[in-house]
Amino acid sequence: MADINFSRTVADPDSKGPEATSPAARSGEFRWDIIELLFFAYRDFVGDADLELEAFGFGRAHHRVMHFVYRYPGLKVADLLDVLRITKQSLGRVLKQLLDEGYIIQKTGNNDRRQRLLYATPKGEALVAKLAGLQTDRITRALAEISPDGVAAINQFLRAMIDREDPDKVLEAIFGTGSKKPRE
Amino acid sequence: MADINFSRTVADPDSKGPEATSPAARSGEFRWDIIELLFFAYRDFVGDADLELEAFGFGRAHHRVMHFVYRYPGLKVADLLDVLRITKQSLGRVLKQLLDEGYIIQKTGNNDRRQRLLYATPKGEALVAKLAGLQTDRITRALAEISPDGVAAINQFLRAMIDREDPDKVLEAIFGTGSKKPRE
DNA sequence: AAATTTATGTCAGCCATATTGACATATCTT
DNA sequence: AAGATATGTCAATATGGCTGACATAAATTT
Repeated sequence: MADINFSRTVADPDSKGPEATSPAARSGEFRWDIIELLFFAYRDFVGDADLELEAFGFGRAHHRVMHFVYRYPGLKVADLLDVLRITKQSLGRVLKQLLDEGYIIQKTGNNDRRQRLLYATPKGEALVAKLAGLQTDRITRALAEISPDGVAAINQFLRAMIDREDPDKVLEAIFGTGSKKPRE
Repeated sequence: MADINFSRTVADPDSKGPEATSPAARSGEFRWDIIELLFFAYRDFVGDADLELEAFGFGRAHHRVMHFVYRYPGLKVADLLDVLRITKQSLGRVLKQLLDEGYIIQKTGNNDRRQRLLYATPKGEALVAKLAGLQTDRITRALAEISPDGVAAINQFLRAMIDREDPDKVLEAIFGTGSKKPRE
């Protein structure tokens, strides 16, 4: 496997003593292998979409918005803010572009007329599908040689890497902790 | 497992016909589950370090530079540019800060005196260790319930997600394709 | 009915991180 | 000596974050 994973003793960053350090830092054992694999895997994973997005004059932010609006139709602006962890002002700029260019439409909420529920237009759906296609191809290739048990382990690992306290609406849907259904 | 993973037919983004679409887009089958898990897992994974970095007045860019300089001592500026996929100018600003504040030192290359080989100082090593500790803790927690075979599958998956054509110096070390050793 | 809270939008300005292009210097290679 | 390479730096620009303040409409509470 050629794992690059060895320990090395280093000084405490703040000279505050060991109480400020994590279990790993105290033991001197780090998962350099996974840390670096995650960096490179994510870099290349989002790189696929980045290339395509240039042709549309969009950036990563547009992709993230389009993705979640398509996947969770009727998402509120506030939900999107929770998921993306950005401010209203940052989202506003990107969302306005997507609305103006016809990738997303807003509908006034039925119960609460203050809400602007977000939906992807066919044009928006097509963009999401194109980008998700590229990413799915990479995932499919990566999973091709892995057993069903292995795929289950990968799923379990990725889920366990996610913070569970204070989950947003989308995470509740993914983890099935609430009663929300993801679509339809 | 509560996987949210279903297909749905969408229009072609560019109306260019099916030849422009990926296998996944043509089949209408997407790995929404993995796509979203990767998004959230990476968001929370880097979030750990982001919080710490604020206290140092640094950003994500500083972390990436520190990490690779520490892990691959004697890295050249050009190597770092390949790994981080940013421009010399962007790197320059961040690197200058890290040099000025004593997290990194430069040594002139022995064979080629044009080169500035980069090394982490003890102060720099301590910062890297602190951040890697947080991330290692998360990884350790996530791997805790997973069998050795499962961990191997996770490793294999992450490696397979990475582009192998035109690997940079660090990737050669990780994959062992060249004769380079990662440290010392 | 009035007051308060909530959901959203917007304005002005700031910061970090990225970009391109041009150019300078030192050093190595031919 | 000429050319290529490794690095550094200047100027200008773009994107995508941020904070704080404020406005509107609609829902909720008092």
